[in-house]
Amino acid sequence: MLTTLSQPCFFGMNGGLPAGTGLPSIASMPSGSLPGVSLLPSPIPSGHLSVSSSSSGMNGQQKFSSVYKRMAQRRKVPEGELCAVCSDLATGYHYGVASCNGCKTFFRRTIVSEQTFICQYDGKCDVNKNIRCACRHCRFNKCLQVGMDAKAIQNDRDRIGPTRKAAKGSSGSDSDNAVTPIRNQDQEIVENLTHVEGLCKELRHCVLPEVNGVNQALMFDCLLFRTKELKHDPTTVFKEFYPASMNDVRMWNIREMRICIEWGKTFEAFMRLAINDQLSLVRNFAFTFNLLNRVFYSPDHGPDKIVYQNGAFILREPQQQVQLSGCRLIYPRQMDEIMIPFRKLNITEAEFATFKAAFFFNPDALDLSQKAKEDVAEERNKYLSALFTLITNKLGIPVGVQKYGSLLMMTASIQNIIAQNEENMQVMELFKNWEVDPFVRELCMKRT
Amino acid sequence: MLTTLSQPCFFGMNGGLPAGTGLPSIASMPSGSLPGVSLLPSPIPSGHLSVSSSSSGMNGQQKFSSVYKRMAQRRKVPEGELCAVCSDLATGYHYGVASCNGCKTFFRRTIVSEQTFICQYDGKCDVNKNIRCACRHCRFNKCLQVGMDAKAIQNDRDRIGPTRKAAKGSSGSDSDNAVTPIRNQDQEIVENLTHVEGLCKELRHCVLPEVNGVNQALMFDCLLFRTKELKHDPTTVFKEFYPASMNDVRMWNIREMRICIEWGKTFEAFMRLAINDQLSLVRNFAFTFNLLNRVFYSPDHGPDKIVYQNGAFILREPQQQVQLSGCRLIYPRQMDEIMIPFRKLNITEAEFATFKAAFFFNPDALDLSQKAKEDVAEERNKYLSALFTLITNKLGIPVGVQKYGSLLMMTASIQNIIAQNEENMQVMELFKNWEVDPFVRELCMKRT
DNA sequence: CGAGCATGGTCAAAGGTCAA
DNA sequence: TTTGACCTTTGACCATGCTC
Repeated sequence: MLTTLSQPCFFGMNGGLPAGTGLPSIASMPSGSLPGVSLLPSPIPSGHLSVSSSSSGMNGQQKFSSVYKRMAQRRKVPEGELCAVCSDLATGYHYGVASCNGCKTFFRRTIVSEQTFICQYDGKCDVNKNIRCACRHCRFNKCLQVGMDAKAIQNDRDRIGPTRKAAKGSSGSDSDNAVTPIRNQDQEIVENLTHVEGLCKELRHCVLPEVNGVNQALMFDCLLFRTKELKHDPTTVFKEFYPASMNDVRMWNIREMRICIEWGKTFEAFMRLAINDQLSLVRNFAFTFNLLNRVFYSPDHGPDKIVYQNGAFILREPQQQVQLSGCRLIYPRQMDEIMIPFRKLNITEAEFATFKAAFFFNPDALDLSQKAKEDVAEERNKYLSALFTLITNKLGIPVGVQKYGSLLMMTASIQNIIAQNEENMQVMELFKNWEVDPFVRELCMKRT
Repeated sequence: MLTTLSQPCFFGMNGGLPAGTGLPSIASMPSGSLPGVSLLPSPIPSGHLSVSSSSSGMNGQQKFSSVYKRMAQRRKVPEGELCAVCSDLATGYHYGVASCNGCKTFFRRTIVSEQTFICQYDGKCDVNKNIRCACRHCRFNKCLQVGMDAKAIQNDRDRIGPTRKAAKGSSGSDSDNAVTPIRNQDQEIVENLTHVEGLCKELRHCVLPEVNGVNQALMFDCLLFRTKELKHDPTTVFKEFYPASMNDVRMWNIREMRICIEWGKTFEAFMRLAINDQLSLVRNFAFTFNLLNRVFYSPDHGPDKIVYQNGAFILREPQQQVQLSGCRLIYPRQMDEIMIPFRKLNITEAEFATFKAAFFFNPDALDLSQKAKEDVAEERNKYLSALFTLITNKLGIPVGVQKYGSLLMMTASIQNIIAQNEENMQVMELFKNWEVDPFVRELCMKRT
């Protein structure tokens, strides 16, 4: 067992030269496995230790560092003490040496990442507070010279999540604290999706080439990568706000569902599917895509107004033009159950894009072949993971889990509204009070 | 996941082990062994210490603390004893286990601050002195596994004072000598829900008292806590498998939706709502509750058969008896989109119960008052957090996130099927080909 | 009453975080 | 990408007070 230091020694040490007393518990230090750094062969037998006896086998550096460590033990750094490396104000003894925050962090990072630096001059660069970042080779060398001890560096600790206060008291369980996994793959996925989201925005304002049915649209090359070749469509851009007409509704429905198909074709996993499975996914999702984009990208004019990109708007109690007899109104529900929650949850564009991808790859889509189900489920999992990482990296696990959960549970409301819409479309067909566009019909109507 | 220590082990160990041994058997246990398995076989019951007799009149906490004290009295930690958690040098017996300072402090802090950790991997991280800080979830789990006892944690040091004297003088005030161990909030939520789930199972086989409409059912005391007073209903128990008739369907629909109301009334947050908001939540969820329980508790007879508790079953291509003209069949969808995914995802009963609670508290339920929305959303968040913790504790983050996500996205399919069902009910009303029970109608039919 | 030990508390120095 | 001010977590050490 290690002996504890007697207090008198401590105070003596603080004032003057270190007396040969104890050593900090080397046994409790992590055994760093760094090349070129040898560990003490035996972790101190027992009983009392003295510097002289135990340091007989040490090289100069080790002796030096143990002295510093002893000094550091239980003793605050004196007021005004300077960093032994750069002469900035020291914040304490770090790795055995009075040093500043910067040099402390620099030393750890260098060791942990096993970096090697090369001096651009002659290896004799000055290291002080003002130019300490100029030469990393010489800064690191200085760290070692003044006795910073790589053995004092521990293994990776568990992640702790955001340190900046989340301000909002998420009433209840702020108790949770946990890891935030950062995965590169997830990040890449999100970046891709966000990029495609941008392309969709461009395509939204282009003249879309005519197609003859959904199948043909699925066959053509993806338009999203050719937006520059397409003509600009002036009817899609904002000029003024005005109450939407049924023509606006129709135009945007068709346009958005065309974009949905182009968007779907950007997924490799989608392109690998058989045409019937592609059709199944698209038919399952197209109107949702339409709906989600409409409300997400609607400029915020309060909770009672959905605004299209060209300025046409729909009110909570909608104008006569967009009402059809026999159809239940779904605009208030779009506002209450999708638009407002999106805003309340503060969904970012990246989150929105990733959410759509997870929604799109639905293994339970109607008529999806058994064979495709697995691939689709796997693809969904990819986007679910990416979405989770995206959200929790910003908010931390406790709050992130709730946002992630709330967002995913919105799918229930969304699907419910979609069902309502389908019912409406059937009413339209039945009473012929509005001619449904053939393209839209093909995508939205249930086969009976 | 969390392991509780079984009391007998301590007594047995304390009294039974040879004098020179103490407790090192714990430390030398293989790290993977479960406490219930490895601790129980303590050879000799209590010996000369007569712990059992002296503790017969004490409550659990006192029993424990006195045992610790006796233990401490008699036996110092042997020289060179290792920490049962991380194999560092032990500094003594802490919370019943030979352990180092670090693990001791870590355990106390975790309990006191009610923290929950989530493993970044699969919950099987190694814990030793070099990497003990790498995964806090696994370190804490190891603490519990080797038998650290949360009940030994006091939170007011000064009140531990005259334990013995108080116990002798006045019985009663000694209960707060040591604070009741603080259980993890999420875990408590899940345990509660699972308990209620069990009560629902009982109620499912009882004769339910007649009620006059949903409002009345909401007013009455919750039946779930009075199942013992209710008569057993023999028509609800299994006798043989047989094709379900429309009467089976009807009986179970009514029954399950009655249970839904009783179930809802077990939530404090629900009881705090105004009656109209209660009605809104119940109307929004009752059929979902019905549907979910039906498929979740259906005995597994393959992917093409839903089996009721009394043995009545419905096939994928259902028997004539349960088909109604004009109604779209929703049984295959129930199987494909709910029953099979539940089984594939390996949803446990605890997960199922927590999922239902999160689903129930829907801030977007139709007609929910603005005032209630916030409370309902907050309540949902509670269950979402609990569900996440439940899942990731077992599976770790990467896999858990996907299971959590997939489960929540099932709400879309479920809601879609519910919408289909509502449509069917409207058809039934319209064509009068089946008389919908008034109770069911009140809960399921959209007001127009 | 003092010896012995397991409690909780303390705080310097570890590591993590994230805006710049 | 790197930096470093600022944050949380850790654990050696300390004081306390129970039990014998």
